[in-house]
Amino acid sequence: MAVRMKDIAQELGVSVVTVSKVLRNHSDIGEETRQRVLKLMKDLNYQPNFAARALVTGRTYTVGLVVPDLVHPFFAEVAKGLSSSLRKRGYSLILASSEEDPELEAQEIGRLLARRLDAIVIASTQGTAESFRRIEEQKTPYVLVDRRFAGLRANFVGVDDEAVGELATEHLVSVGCRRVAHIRGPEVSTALGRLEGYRRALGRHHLGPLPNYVPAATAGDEDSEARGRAAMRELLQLDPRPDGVFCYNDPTAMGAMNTILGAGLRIPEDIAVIGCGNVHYDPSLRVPLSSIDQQSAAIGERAAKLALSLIESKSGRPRSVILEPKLVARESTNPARRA
Amino acid sequence: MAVRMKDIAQELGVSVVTVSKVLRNHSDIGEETRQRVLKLMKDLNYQPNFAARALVTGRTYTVGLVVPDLVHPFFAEVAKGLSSSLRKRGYSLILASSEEDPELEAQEIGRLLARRLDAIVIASTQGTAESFRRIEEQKTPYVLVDRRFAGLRANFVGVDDEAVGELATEHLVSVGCRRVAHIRGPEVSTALGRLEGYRRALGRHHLGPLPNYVPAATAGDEDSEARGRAAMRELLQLDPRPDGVFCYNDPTAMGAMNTILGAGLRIPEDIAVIGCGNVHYDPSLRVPLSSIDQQSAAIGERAAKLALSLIESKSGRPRSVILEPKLVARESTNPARRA
DNA sequence: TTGAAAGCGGTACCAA
DNA sequence: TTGGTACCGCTTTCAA
Repeated sequence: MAVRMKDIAQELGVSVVTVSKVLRNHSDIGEETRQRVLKLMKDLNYQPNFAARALVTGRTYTVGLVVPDLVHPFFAEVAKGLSSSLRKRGYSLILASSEEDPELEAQEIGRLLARRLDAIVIASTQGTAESFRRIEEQKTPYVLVDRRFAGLRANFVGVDDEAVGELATEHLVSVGCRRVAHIRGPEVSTALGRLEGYRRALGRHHLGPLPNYVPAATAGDEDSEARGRAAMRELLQLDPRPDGVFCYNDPTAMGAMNTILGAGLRIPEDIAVIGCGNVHYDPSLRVPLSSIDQQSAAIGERAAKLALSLIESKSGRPRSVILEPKLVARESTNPARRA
Repeated sequence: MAVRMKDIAQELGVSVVTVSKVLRNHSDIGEETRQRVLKLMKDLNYQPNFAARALVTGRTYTVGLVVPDLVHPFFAEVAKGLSSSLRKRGYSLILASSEEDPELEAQEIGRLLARRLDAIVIASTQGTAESFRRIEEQKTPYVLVDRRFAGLRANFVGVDDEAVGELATEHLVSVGCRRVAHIRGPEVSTALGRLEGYRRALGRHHLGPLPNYVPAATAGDEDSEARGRAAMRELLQLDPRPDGVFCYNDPTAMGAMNTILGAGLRIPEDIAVIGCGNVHYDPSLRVPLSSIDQQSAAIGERAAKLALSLIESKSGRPRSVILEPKLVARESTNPARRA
């Protein structure tokens, strides 16, 4: 059906080897032969067979990406950045979604491993580092993004989460908040880092710790927005009530905002709110949301770069690329409307 | 490195063929042999080599998806639905983004074709049906989602766009709007269908057509939100000013809403707004946005189903799966606040 | 500069 | 029920 090297070789009266060499522009081919082969390849629209090539070279020119949830804008942006960087280098991206389920994630990783991808990028929803041991056994290079694991010396690309927490908390304090609450995320490195940053910033200003100002994380991974609503309801019971809230991420902040407004309170006059992620619809929310930019696209690009370098040279110890978060202030923390 | 059939065969003193047959549970294998082989496969954690298998069977167990923009929630949801349906059937998903660029889209399709995927799903940003001819030449089954093409008899999964336009417009009329404008999308089937539905509904109520109530589409594919802002500014110049706006999609509606509110007008009191897409953050927007649900997840699932059926039996004429849109009313068209 | 032969890891066919 | 052999399309090695 499809055009093969053999067809080109026969047509031209040369050998398959010659054609193959032209394709990968080997030096030892006569200029005239090379031109004839190239021309016929064009004319016949020859496409090399990836499977055949992969079988002999062991390289698939494919990178896998496992994310907890594609619809979450953060992961969508990472995927976009990754895909566009890989494309430029001739690689394709296989996408797998773990749907926030560690079991499923392990399965998907197994499947990608079976496909002998050249590298795998993972935003893990895993509790332990177990499944990564399996990847290491297979010697497939992998890069963790966003979330990392204690005791696992792996390649990593992400933002400095403690800096996120500090930046957000500092900002709330700087616009006049004195009772800053935090709606934390689940037991993963990102959430823990942001919590730590929050505590540190609060301590620096002698404004904490405050009892009950960090509602406990829920076990079941309910969706972030629902989580934000529920946690905010708890916070509104407190006396004195918080006058600022730093939310684990933007969906959580959306939930918290809806609860605050639903209770008849004003943002930022009564309670200032800041999230994390700086998703593109933040400016259009009921109150335009201040947020910490996580550099999601950059994370994707850097992850691609790192993955490619691992593919080229399987050497060296694990590297970490830590990006600096950036504050993006909007109405939800506008100091002019506070005071 | 990795365990091969040969290793298993040697270890057990059987032939490679026997092992292969066990793997695909062929009937003609002795029960005892089968068990021994299976056990060793487990113990050695044998993973078949996809490339080798693909080379001989011609099947890659991989489906491609080409979208204009992964970050757009609609496409993210389609991708999610598609990926989860495919996974259940043992297929993987290769993702390519065209970044709204027809040229890039054609390139990406070419690349997927070169990889000999079993099927390709495309949300096209193409102006013409040209690149699909190429796919047809290669006999790779493909499914169009969301957008379709005049004169191209292809498999398609999407929503009934004229129904979208009618539903949205009818709703605006039903909440009391009498001067209904439409911010249209680019020259693609979805936008044209919605426009047609809008006109038809308006005609039915003898409320249109209204001169200048449908600002011309822009050529350059600026981002939807900017487009919404710009078009809305035009509409606000009109006298009489519209009292309802149906926007091509939700990002456009976000832009339009921001312009309306920025001009000191109220939604829905002065102008009611409805979008299309029913993206998950609609309820949290500055004014919770009424929208037409496009069934994005269902589109992904149905596309997967259709693609798989095409793979199984390459026969039959193209099929179209047309889903019915659903109205989701929120504050931006709340009749109680109009009147 | 060119090409013959071997082999990558499987599957299909047919004979034993 | 089992396995020998050929072959999928390409790359690698080495000799011509």
